[in-house]
Amino acid sequence: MSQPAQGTPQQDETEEYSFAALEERWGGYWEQHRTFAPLDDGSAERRYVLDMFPYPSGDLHMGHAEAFAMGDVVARYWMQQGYDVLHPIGWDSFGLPAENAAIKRNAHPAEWTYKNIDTQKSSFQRYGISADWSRELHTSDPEYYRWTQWLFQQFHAKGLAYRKDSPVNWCPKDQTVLANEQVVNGSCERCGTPVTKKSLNQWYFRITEYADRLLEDMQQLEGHWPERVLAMQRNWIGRSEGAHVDFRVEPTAATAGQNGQPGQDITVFTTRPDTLFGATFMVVAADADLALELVDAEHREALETYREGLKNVSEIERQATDRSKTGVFLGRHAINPLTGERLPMWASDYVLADYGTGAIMAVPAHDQRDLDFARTMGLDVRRVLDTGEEDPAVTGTATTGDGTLVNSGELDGLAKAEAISRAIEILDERGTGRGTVNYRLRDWLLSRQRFWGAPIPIVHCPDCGEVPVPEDQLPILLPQDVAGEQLAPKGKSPLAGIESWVNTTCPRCGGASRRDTDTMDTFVDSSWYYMRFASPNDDDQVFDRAAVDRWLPVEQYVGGVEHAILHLLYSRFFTKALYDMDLISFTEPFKALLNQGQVLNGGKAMSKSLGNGVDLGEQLDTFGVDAVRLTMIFASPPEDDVDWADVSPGGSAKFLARAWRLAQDVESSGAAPGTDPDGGERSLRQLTHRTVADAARLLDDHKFNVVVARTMELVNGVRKAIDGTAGAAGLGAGDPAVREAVEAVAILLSLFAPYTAEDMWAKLGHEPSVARAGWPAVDEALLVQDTATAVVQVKGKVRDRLEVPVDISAADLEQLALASEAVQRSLDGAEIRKVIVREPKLVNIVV
RNA sequence: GCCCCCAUAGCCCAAUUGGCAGAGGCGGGAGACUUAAAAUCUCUGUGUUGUGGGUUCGAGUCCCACUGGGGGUACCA
Repeated sequence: MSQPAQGTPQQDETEEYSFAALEERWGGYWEQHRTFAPLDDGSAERRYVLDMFPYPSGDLHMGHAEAFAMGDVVARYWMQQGYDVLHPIGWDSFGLPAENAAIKRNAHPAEWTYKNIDTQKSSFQRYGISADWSRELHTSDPEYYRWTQWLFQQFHAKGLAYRKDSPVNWCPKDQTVLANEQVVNGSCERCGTPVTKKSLNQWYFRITEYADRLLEDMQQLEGHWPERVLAMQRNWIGRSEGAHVDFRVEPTAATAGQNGQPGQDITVFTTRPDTLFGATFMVVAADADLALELVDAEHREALETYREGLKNVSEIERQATDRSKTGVFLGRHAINPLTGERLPMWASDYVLADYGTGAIMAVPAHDQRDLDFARTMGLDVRRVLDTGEEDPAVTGTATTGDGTLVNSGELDGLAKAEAISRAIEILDERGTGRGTVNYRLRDWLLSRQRFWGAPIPIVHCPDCGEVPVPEDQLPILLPQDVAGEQLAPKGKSPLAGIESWVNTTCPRCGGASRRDTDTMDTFVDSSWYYMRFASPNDDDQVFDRAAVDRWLPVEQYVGGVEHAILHLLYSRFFTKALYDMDLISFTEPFKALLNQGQVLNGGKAMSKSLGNGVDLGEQLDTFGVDAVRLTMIFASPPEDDVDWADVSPGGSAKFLARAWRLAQDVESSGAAPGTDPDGGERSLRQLTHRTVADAARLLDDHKFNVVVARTMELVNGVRKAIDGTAGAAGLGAGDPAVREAVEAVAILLSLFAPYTAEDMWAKLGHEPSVARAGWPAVDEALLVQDTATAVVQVKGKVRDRLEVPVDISAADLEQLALASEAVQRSLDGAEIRKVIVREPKLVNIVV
């Protein structure tokens, strides 16, 4: 890359290393010269690397510093390799903290948000991230959320966005509903408040329709995503094979004759149809409507009391597995379709309304929960599978293993797996059941009763019902003139209280209507931002298809593991849905994923309550950007946590100064850039080329910490080569091999320490930017060693070392080894049974 | 409870396919420079590779069990 010479900042030749001076000298340079904007002209292979975009929380912190240092290594490495790299950055700028801040300060959330972004952006720029700022986007900009709303309309048109009444997770503090994925250990993922259940009418995305594809397409990600993330998603989707079984419910006395109704069927899901003969009662979820429908008049009051009581039980209590079982009898019976037996029907909270069908057949002998319930309520326990263990009715421990079916009619004698398939066949033949696959995944609850998010672009018309706002009327803008208390959570969306905003006309009939007052979960915003980066300023469409086709999918995504089943699952769902709408041509958004570790202090996550936070700004002021970045990278492998108490940014700074002085030495030696390194000192050249070759392999494997170590080794080697050692005079800094080595150091360092690398590059007499210097060419001839050290072992113990030519034959090496005096001595005349030769490095003699 | 990951020097961590356990850093120790110190530089590394077993000529590396640590998930029928 040729930049005009006047673009090179001035420097003083006698200076000492000072990170502050370097940051001053090069700060703004890359931005001004658009060093990191992709060419997008087809002249080089395109690659898209992306860090999970940040929420503008106030300022950059240690966690950002770690994550973005990692992503930047990948981006800068690829740039050096000659790829046309797209490395954009933007802001996940909708969300609750802005709203809470606005309430506190009697302001509009936008004010706080965009002020934070200003601060944080300048911190990012100081941090030297190789981002293309011309593509910066904010999810809270109308230019962005217009297309979030547009996408919602597409989902709505396809039936993938819908409303339903359902018991939902409710955060009493944030006064809003939460998606299943946002409930962590029964508490709100955001604020930690115990979550309660509330029955509400809410918007959902039909992600369950994609459950099988979300599972199957993980094949594409195998080996490129961390295994544990894939495992977490697999668990979350929770595929389980089993059967639906229909049970006829006996009519009650009251309903028996009614309109000749034969009574209703209820269907249960079970993974154990083989135990059907062992079912002794039925349980329906107490909080499901089904319970109310089924209960007879005599037991209705008891059920209602029970349901009332459940409201006071928090999710945390409810989930405690050692909690004793409770429930009420419904006064009804169901008929076992295989045996004709009458089974009493109960309602309990240990059956979940929104898993399976919300009702189960209980087989207490072979399911611990059912057994606990049976023992509490005094219900029958019947063993139908002999596992050789003692009778569960006696021990109180259900047997769930394999064995032989008993007391099960024609299933008798079969093993578990055979019995399962046979039972499904029988149910099928009789039309009272069928094999099925059930998923744990629920639909994604996307509406939120909060202000600072994208309004759901729907109008509720008394005549036309639910009417989508037409495309040409998007975006539905958030009101501007609201602040403070108006935004306070009241259990319904703050937008509902702003009459001038709510009241509108129906786009279909023109009659008076009301807008939907909920806003979208911010995970909707982040489910497609990586696509928008391909054409962030396109005002006419959600994105430019051609640009998306050119750049996506993302080649390398970098971010924290905390999004394993939130953002990452949602984004995968969006990608598949958009693929089905023929908006994009790929089915997985992120080809590879790197989870960086956390930054800890003293073995614990930094937190205000522990008072162990480390202020990034202070670290940067004390040690400089480069030293902090280098420390993040060097401390441990990228996916491991970094404990700030264990690392030494001071050591990193020292190393950078050493490296930088090498460039200064070369500069003072007067050696001109562009000299042919061919005449240079060979062993230093070998070190340089070996280091560069290994670095590429290590970078491909994301072993960034090792690359830093190897760079340190090279720096040490160059220093020694220049100064010489006690025994030998040095080369001085003028040797072409020294220049070659120091240039390699500058390029390697450009991935981790951009300011130092840039300054070294300038000292070496090159035009900026070092970021575009190109990866050093490796001379294969310098990688091969002429001789190798062969280890000679006797019985696995090292007895001698031989310097041998690398291309020595096995036979020659064996002979040399056997001729060794040390070997003969340790053999001591023993009989040689076998000689293993791995030329040129090893001989093992077995006696 | 179930699933996954990890364990190498005082500490953070390296060690292509099984082949000499040590690259790099921190800390420690010794020394040089200094009146002294800081800074800088030089020198300095023997350890049950968590434990026990197995496979192999050979195991940090592969297999099994266990221990310790971390993470995920949990009335999911």
